[in-house]
Amino acid sequence: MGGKVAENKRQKKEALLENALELFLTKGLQETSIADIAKKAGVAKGTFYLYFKDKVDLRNILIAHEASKLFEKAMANIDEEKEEWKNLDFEDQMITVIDNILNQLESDKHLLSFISKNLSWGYFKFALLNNRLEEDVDFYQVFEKMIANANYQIKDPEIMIFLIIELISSTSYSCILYDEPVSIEEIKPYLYQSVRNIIRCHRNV
Amino acid sequence: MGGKVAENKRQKKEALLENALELFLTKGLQETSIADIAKKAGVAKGTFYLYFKDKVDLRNILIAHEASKLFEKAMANIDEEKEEWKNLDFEDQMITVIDNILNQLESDKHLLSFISKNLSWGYFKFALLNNRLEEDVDFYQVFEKMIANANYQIKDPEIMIFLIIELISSTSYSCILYDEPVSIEEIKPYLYQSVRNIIRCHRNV
Amino acid sequence: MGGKVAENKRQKKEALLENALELFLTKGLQETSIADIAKKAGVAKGTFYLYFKDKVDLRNILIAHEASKLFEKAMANIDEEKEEWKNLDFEDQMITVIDNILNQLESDKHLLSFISKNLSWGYFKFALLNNRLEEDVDFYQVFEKMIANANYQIKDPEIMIFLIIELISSTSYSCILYDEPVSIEEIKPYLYQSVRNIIRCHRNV
Amino acid sequence: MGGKVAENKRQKKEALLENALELFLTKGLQETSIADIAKKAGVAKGTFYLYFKDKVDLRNILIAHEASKLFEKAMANIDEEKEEWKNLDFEDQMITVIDNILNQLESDKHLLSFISKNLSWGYFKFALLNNRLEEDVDFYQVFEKMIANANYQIKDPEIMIFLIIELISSTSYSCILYDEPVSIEEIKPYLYQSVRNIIRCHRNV
DNA sequence: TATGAATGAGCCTTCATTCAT
DNA sequence: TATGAATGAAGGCTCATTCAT
Repeated sequence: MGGKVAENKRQKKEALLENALELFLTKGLQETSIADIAKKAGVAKGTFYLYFKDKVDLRNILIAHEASKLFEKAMANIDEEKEEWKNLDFEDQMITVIDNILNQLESDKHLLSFISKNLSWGYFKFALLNNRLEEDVDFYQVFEKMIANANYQIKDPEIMIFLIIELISSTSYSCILYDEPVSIEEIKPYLYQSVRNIIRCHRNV
Repeated sequence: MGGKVAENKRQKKEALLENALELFLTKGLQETSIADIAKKAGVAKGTFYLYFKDKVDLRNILIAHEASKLFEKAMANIDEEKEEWKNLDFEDQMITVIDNILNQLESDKHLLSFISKNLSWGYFKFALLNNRLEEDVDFYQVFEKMIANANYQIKDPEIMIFLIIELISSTSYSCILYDEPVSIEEIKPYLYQSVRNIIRCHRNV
Repeated sequence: MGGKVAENKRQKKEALLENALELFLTKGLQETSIADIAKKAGVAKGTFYLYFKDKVDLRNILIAHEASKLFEKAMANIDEEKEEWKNLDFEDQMITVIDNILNQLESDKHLLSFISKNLSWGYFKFALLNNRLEEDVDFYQVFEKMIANANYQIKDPEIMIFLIIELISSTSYSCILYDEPVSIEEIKPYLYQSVRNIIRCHRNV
Repeated sequence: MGGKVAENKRQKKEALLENALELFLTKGLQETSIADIAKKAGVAKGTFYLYFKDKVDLRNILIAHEASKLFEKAMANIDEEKEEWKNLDFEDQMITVIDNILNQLESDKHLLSFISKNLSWGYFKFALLNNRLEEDVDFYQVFEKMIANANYQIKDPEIMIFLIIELISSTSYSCILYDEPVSIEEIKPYLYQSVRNIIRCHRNV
């Protein structure tokens, strides 16, 4: 009985998250009203407030969730070729992961737009701690493991990750969505070279 | 005679720009209404629409204007030590300009926030062409001149500038405003090294 | 329980309709704002939009409603002398109904003005089908019944009704409201003769 | 010199009238602002007020003017076959004029819409006296002449004209613009028969 | 006479949030 | 828990009209 109620609640929340995301991706955050979300999710407007404080609260959860899914999917894709990947150099491992994520984003431009506009490093770390859904992965930990497995030591790994993430996310936004200044494919060689250089800067000799 | 009217118009527009910027910086773009701007500028609400199409139009002009001022000021600061700067290597020239701009932004965090949230490369180029006030400098041209004066050739200079700007602007946002993951001073060595590496990638041997 | 809410809604809608009509009749359609209507009806401005799409939507419903009431009242008035009326010739029946309606309009000039300015045949038929409140009568059906009961056949009855309605409504507007070119009483003999002639044109021998 | 100024003024007024009409016909009266009119006429907004009190004033002049032109054109068309027309019966003369006007309106539906929505008998007479441009014809006088030339006497000619005008104008609006309830061609036989009957009612034996 | 910048009241509409049911 | 009717502040925008030039 109580389980049924709990399950019902979970479904409602899930429905709100799902439909809100769809609206955010297609109409944009500002243009989506709470009424829109509730209607699309098939619940009453008041119900929204039983599950979320406001639209910003909902957005934060979604951002963390979607970023997590993106990462998880990248790792799953790589998993199929895992043995090979595990034998790669740390640099190459990173490039592989990044390339995988960029390919995902290229095929879901709405998602790229949504994430880029709403994700920042400061929030990024905060979100992982606070707004994560239970199933979400803490991908920072995955990076840490990759770093630990590297053949060499990484100096200031957080700074390195930060630089890479910022460079990748801001350039991909412009190149994938607007082909400005060039397409993502055209910039990839330069981008990946820059990533490699960043890593090398942090490589302890 | 007619000059009086023209002067009056210039003042009104200036007042609107000035006060709008102040509101955008303190309250944020979304939270600032056109009524707010008009009131603060001491003009009627309708007057706003004589000078700008809407808030977005005004924002675009401001972004280009402020970015231009930032750059101009950096160059002016450098000018005092011009002889020295002119003799520097291209890499060092770039770092000097960047460092100057970062220092300005560090002392005007509201401006940093406003520019970072609203400036993107695609828009950046567009803005310089379309929304520039007459006095604004086309700083892309200044970069081109610097590149032309370099001792070596630069391959794909637009891509290089793009990568540098994106890296600098997104990292500075987080480091200056939130000290995340570290303060701007702490990250500068890494950042500048990354910039140097990016430049080297584009250096034709 | 739920009936209370429903009753409340009915009252709100009724209040809006009632007060909107009064404003339309006294101030005119253009000069009445939605804020006026809401205020007079004692509800919040936003409430208006829970019940009507916009002012035009409300107007359409009102027109159909008032026209319906006019007709219903005419039939009710006639009902008192029903036996006599039923024995009348079709021509005389029509004149009786028309005269009844004209008398009503003469004593409610605002209503006449409102209806005349906003009712047209094309809309008239549409309104009866779409914007009718549930209680409204479909008076076109009443005409059809009268025609069916006539001693003779009527050719193209819709055209006949159309001609009569247009003639009556446009002339009564001028005569009742402005006594131009003559008072309604003075024109009635001519008007009714014209109606009779129109009917005769459609009488199949 | 002074003549030049006067000519200039006439041109300005003419430009305002002409362009206002075009806007009223295409965009509608409500939707046309004084700014629109001034801009299209190539004069300053303030200039409008030198020639007209407000939009209603301008509209009134236009209505009278356009109605006059309609009538004048009808008479000009008939003029070509004048001899024949002069020998016609009064009834047939009227029908000829009406048919001519209806044909004009059928080929200029915007004009029909504009006139129908804004012309009423009460205003009609007033307009002829007050808002007429100098060149406008007083078509009521033409009717009077036609009546005077009839073989028989007409009782209450003003009422007769009134009934005819109201019947024609209100039915043509619906039939020409919306084909409701039938097209203008389909209704013409009935309409003209009704007109003949109205005339016969006013024919003194 | 002509201009057009400036006004500011006023309009429509949206929407987050509350609360009685 | 869930509902959705009600709110009313707030915002964007238009436009007739004025008036200094």
